[in-house]
Amino acid sequence: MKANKPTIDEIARKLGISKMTVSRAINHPEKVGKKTLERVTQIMDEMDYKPKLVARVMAGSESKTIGFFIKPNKDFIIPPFYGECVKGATDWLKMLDYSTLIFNASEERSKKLFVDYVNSNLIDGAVVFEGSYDETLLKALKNNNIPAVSVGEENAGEFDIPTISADNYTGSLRAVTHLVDVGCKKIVHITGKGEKPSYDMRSRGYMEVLNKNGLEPKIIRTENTVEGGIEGVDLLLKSGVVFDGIFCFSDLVAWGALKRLYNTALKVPEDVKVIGFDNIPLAEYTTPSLSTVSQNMREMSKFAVGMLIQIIGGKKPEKEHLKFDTDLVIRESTEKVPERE
Amino acid sequence: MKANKPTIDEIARKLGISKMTVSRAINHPEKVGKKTLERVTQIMDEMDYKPKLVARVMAGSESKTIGFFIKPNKDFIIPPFYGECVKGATDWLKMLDYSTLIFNASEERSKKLFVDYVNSNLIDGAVVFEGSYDETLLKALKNNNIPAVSVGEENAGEFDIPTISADNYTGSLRAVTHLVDVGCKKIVHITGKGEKPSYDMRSRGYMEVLNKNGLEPKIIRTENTVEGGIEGVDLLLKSGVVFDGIFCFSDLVAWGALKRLYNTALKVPEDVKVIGFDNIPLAEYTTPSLSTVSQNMREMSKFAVGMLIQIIGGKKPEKEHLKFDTDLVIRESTEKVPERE
DNA sequence: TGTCATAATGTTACCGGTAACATATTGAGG
DNA sequence: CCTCAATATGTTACCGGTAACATTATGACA
Repeated sequence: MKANKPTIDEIARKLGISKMTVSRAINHPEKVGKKTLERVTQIMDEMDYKPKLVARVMAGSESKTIGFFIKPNKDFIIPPFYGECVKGATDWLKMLDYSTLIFNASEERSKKLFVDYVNSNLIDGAVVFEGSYDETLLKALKNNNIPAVSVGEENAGEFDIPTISADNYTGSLRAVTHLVDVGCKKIVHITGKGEKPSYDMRSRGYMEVLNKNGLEPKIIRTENTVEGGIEGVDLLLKSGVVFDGIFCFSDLVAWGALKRLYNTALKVPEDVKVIGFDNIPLAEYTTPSLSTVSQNMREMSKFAVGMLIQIIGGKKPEKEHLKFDTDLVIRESTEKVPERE
Repeated sequence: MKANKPTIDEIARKLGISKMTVSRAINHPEKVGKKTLERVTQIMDEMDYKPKLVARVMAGSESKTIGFFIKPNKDFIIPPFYGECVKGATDWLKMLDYSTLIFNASEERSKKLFVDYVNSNLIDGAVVFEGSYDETLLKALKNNNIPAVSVGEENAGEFDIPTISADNYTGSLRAVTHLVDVGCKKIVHITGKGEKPSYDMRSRGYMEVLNKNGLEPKIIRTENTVEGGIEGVDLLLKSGVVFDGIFCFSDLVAWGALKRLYNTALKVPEDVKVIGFDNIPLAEYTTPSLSTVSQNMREMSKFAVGMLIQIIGGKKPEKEHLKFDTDLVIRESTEKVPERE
């Protein structure tokens, strides 16, 4: 039943030549006689021969594969922000003739598999995303001398790997300034629990703008998920705080905020304006559609991947912490009032 | 700079024993003297030794890894439906001590990588999801005798691999009957372009209910994405067709439909009721929240994985095409009118 | 104390490729 | 027709583990 996979030896034997010639026909065809090359090619085809990757890698070949570490959240195996980054990176890696492989940063088994792969040279480097690094993981990367770059967070704490991120501070300046511009006087900020540079930076931008405009700040902390947004607005409503603008840490949170506001007397954007951060594809699909600060995930990850390839190649990259500029994207949730037909 | 990874030989040499004893200490500790075992364990720890996976696999060990093939769509690297399946499968595989690895069915490189992995015994089997199989892929699976099961589609066309899916026909009966029950008289069906058994089955259920109730059917075909839902309603509006209920092929499409309806005079659920299919996590978060037919992705994928492990173990599974029952989930889009505070 | 089953360890060969070096073949130019 | 460089092919060793078989150490019991 099981078709045994042919080996290079069988191919060689069938042709009455040495397996080295076959190997060369595959990897350095120019070093093989034209006639032999043809015969080899044909019989490899016939027998559906494929060299075993493991044998190749064991013999010292590069695997040309990059691993991505991503931490799922409650609703997404690959949260939209990372998804965009992966798309960008994959597209770029394809041009460099690299494959990509995604690992689940929340699963012990997956983490272990990754370390095994690296250890076996099945993976040449890693891209770890904002939120996906914990101590175990980064320690493993370090101990195994695995080239790695981080995307989405401004620094990687105690681990000195290069980081590529949006400029969160100026991004939040843009967002909150926009809210002020469209007339908000009581702006609330919903951000995440815990300690992340991005939480900190975006809060800082928020505080800055509010101070400059003599407005009273109010920060709510929930999970960075749709549910977190729902919960955030819920807390606001219950606390009786009056507000006419919400700056959410992420589009997911903003989505939750919109969702919760929908079932109240407060209309968006008439009574409350909501703005998010990231510009994930779904931001277009919320009701009303979501204004946000756009991170250029594609560009960021493209850059990150380029850097990673350089490190793998042995070069030290110059810039260790790179910040990309952001764009304000205005949609219905802060300005345009949808026209009802 | 580069810390060379220690090999089993180095460990053995350092202890003055044969590497076989070290290998045994790792894989069959009970066959090694207590004292030796301790010494080996300690020095492995000290030197941070990890056996190379490739060497192991080449020597014939199982890799205990399952590959998942998933076809991204425009908005999601892993569409929500598959995401839920992956979660369910991964949880279950974890118990069986298997790792999971996700491959992108739309990327040639990723497909090639998968085939290489299988060919090298780095992967023991595959779960291919509805929509992810194309000819190239399934041919590769077949040619390499890779155990595979399909999840989400009622049959895999010309390829005879076991399939696990929802019972699409009875599921759609439930959905459309519900629309009738809540008073809809002009029910439209938005489904996908092309030829998939699930398209067909759900359409059939739709026709069945409409015929039984003497209603006029109307089928619109667009992409199975949020955008497709938007486009579908757009077409309806432009064509001047009157409708008071929409049965969408998937929750994503239904989401798009809701989105498009939001900016019209037609209110959901007062004027138009909308129902989807799948019950992805996001269905709770649309505005209004989405009624749908729930597929039990967790159970389905758990079952699929069990079957796959059996096939890998050499057993032929009895049931080749298994259908799981569905549940109607009623939310705001078909019944409850949200209370405005 | 000698014997023999059992536990502990060692030896050999192999998994399937590739690099480095060695040898054989070809053919152009004298 | 011979020589020598270039081209084509072959040989050997190694990557880092594991299974199967071989050998040696241990110790319970007669």
